[in-house]
Amino acid sequence: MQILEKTLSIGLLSTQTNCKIETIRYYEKIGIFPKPPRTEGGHRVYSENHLKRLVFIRRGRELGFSLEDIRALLKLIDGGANTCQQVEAITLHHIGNIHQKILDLKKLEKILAKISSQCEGGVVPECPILDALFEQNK
Amino acid sequence: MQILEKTLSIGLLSTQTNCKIETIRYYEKIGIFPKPPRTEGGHRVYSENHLKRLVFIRRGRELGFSLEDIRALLKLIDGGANTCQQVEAITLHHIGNIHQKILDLKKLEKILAKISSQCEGGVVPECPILDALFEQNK
DNA sequence: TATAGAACCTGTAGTAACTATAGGTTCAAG
DNA sequence: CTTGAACCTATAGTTACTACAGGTTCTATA
Repeated sequence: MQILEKTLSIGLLSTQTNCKIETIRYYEKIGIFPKPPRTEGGHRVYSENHLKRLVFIRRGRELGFSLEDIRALLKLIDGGANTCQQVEAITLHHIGNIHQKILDLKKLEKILAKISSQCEGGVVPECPILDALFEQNK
Repeated sequence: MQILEKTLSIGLLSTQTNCKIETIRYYEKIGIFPKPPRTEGGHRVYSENHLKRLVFIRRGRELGFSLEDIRALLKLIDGGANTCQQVEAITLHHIGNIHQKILDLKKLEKILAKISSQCEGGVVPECPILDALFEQNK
């Protein structure tokens, strides 16, 4: 009895996940994506499961998770019997990071906007933007 | 007639600018920070001018400018006769980037908050966070 | 002035998350 | 059977640093 399963070349996997071929090979190399079987000639052959897993990784990256976060998430999935709360903890931590980043950037934006509003198009020696950059204390 | 000028070792420059020694040497290596004279034994000797320039670079970095932006800004300063508008252009471009980043992060935060609010602490196989990550279409 | 140890030197490798290139091999369609 | 698209490996480049190893110089104290 033979089971016929849909398989994918690396090129197909790439187009279906919007993930470059080099990146797929990179994920394999760092051990976040499993090594697939090969053809006699050495070409990688992927299954539906690989596709699912790669979608997961890419979606995680889109949502700003680090590869290490994703590695941890995948481990929880593979472990099977862990609680959803561990997943939530990673996510909440990540949300916290994002929130802090937003605050930092907003502050930056404000400062820069203020600085550049003082610029009136004169010559460089009197440019208020440059003056502000030369100031040691914020 | 001899002019006595205040000089600094790399260690002093480092503490005064809050910039690590390795980073100073790195800046020198990539040509964004000028090579200083040396003592007979080969130690770097910095002047007030170096200090000013390094403060400029660090302040620029704090404000999120890339080293290439800063390089361009320094070139304008050194050029001398350029208009302030070129400086403003670089700054406005940078503000635009920051603004876009804020928008992206806010969107992310929203999505993540929504996903994780559905989590109720069950076991992994039913975790809504993981489910969301396995979805191919956002 | 001798000496100990703090501070400095160079050069290389590591960080995150890929991307790009070179030079070669395999696959699939006509 | 041939051609060229797709694949293979291995290495280097990207950004902005940081960390280390192994050696030399400087400076303060005895």
